[in-house]
Amino acid sequence: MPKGIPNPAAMYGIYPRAWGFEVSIVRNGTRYYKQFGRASYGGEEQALLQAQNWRDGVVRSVPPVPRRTRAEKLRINNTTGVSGVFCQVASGGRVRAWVAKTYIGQDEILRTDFPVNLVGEAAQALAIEERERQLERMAGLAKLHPAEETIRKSPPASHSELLAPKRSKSEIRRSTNSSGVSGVHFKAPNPGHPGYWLAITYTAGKGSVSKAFSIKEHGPEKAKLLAIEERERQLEQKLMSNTAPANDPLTIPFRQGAQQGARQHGLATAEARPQQ
DNA sequence: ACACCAGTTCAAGGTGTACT
DNA sequence: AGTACACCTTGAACTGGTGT
Repeated sequence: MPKGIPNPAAMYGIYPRAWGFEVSIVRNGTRYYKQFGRASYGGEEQALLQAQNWRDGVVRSVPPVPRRTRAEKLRINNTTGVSGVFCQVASGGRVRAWVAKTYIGQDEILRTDFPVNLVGEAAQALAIEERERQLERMAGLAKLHPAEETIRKSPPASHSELLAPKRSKSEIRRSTNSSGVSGVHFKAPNPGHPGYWLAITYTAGKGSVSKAFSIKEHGPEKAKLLAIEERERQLEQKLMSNTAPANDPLTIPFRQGAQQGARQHGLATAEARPQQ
């Protein structure tokens, strides 16, 4: 979509990314921003659904400024100190008239002239009063996007049952993963070593548990299969340990220090910040 | 790869001003 | 009063850089 041309309603404020979708909405100089990765939400469809749901929430909770407020804001090229009020200068620098002008809509632009030769010194004050009256006819909120009002006035969608919960990091398989299963890796300590498959699961605050399956002992296919099964067991243990910590004698505690460089960041961290 | 951030470009809405 | 046009402001849409 070219710049300046609104997105279709469904994609208002939503921008496709290589890895999912971004939502970016600006209100009164504040940008509301959040990301929705395919990997974190289990696919393209879910990521988009979550993005739309979050966007709709922002649109409903942060309405645009009233048109009147926007019209009353002084611009840098204003010369009179009152927006919409200006004077017409005749040749020679003499003020011919004071004018109040207000844009109500494409088909309705209000304008009243107060010629100085008719109303005298009061022309400016009369123009300011007239501008005030004109502004009273300016109703509604600033128009931002064709879909904005529809979304804001629609009731919050109750399709929460359609929204998958965000996946934990342990459920996300990275593109660099060599096994096809997150948390399962092939390791070969040195060139002469036949290698082994390792199942490893990290739990925040508790470090990692891991178990190795030697290719020398099991063969390559079975070692990998056993590692995948072990990984599933580890994930079950992780879920259970949220309520009751369990110690599996078959697993070895992984040195937590080796993991401390791991970043604590997640997708879809929402925030609003002022734009410069 | 993902998360975060910020700059740029563009169109629309609106104002200011000049001219008739 | 009507018209026209230049210009400004705002925010959507787009883009790319940097950190983790």
